[in-house]
Amino acid sequence: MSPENTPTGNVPRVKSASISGSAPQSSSGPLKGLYLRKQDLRRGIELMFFASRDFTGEADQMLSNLGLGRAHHRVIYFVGRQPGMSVSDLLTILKITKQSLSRVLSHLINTGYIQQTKGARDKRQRLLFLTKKGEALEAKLTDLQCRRFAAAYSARGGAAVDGFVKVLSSLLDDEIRAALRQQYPDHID
Amino acid sequence: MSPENTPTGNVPRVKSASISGSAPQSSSGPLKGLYLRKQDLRRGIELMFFASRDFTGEADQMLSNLGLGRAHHRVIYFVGRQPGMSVSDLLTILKITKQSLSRVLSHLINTGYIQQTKGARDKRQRLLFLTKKGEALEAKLTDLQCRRFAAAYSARGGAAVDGFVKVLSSLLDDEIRAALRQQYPDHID
DNA sequence: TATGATTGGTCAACATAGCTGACATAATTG
DNA sequence: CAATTATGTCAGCTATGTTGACCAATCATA
Repeated sequence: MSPENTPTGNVPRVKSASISGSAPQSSSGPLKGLYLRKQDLRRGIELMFFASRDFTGEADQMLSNLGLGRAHHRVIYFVGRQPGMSVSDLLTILKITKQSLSRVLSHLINTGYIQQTKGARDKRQRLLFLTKKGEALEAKLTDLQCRRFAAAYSARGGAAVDGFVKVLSSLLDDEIRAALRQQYPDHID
Repeated sequence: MSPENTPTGNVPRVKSASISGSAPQSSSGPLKGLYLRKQDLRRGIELMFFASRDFTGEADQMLSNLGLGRAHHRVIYFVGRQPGMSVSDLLTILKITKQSLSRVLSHLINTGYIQQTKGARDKRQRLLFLTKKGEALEAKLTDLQCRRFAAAYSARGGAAVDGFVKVLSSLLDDEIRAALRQQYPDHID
């Protein structure tokens, strides 16, 4: 694949590579595993990349108008999902260091989006809540993204949504899948 | 949702909000739009967040061992997908500034993962190709991610994959969807 | 009760990867 | 020839991640 023999090639390389260990690659059955061609897997990779970028784009825009970034969004989102969560809960979900979180969280507290209260059971904990201002922002941001999902779900129908959820679930690391299964009562798994 | 009235609530708020304009929210039909409940949309948001993070995790690890980051990965991936692409093609796909790309691309050229050749038609263009070294890395990285997709696809089957692709496609911005439709011959749309 | 672990915060320094603005060179196009 | 395009580069800024070191309050337990 050196410069000389590929002028401006548009055709994806077929070159059935080492992934073929896990499943039949070519003509093993009649239609079985047809969706496991290298080409289909690469399409999956790209769809995830582009869709992740696109579905956060509108929210990113709104956030930057407020001087906030995606990191702030995550905090607001997850605190909104589970009000009263502790800092360490949040760290577990976000998988970042407490120093990274601290910068963002302090800013959200100082600007009145989030407030903390001491834990009743364990007074070391700082339980996190959205303020009215925080709730308003969370609602706006989540609505933006929910609209996009609602449009996609409506366009494709329940069966497609089911497949979407199933495949995404299987792409997760095990621990995260377990956590989501618990979070959503009728989660497919 | 202030601190006083929500001790450590685990239950997602139902609070059927303003997204209900686009589709029926509660009990409008028998089962129609049941997957459009706020809860289901939030699950979608979270699945996208976690799955994006998880499916790049292994590759990120391999890259960091080589002193490379996710930005390098994207360049290597897309040049591998379409050898001979121009710098501006790459900029269009990645949607970053040429200054940002330059930093990463220069590094990949200096370390022998990518080589450039002058365009034959248009001599201003620098067409991008993976070197042998670059091809080897691309193959390793893409295999890692393809394995994860192959496992998920196999576990869930063709119908689920079909739904997955459909919903992700509908989450994309229009221009990106058009580009992907062209890239993949039998793309569902 | 004394000790050790946990929860959370803070300071300092650094790396990656995005951004803007300004400018330069070469090649193409009208 | 003039304008536009493709690419590269310098300088500086921002957001968000990282380590490492240390501290205070609180909890759990020997």
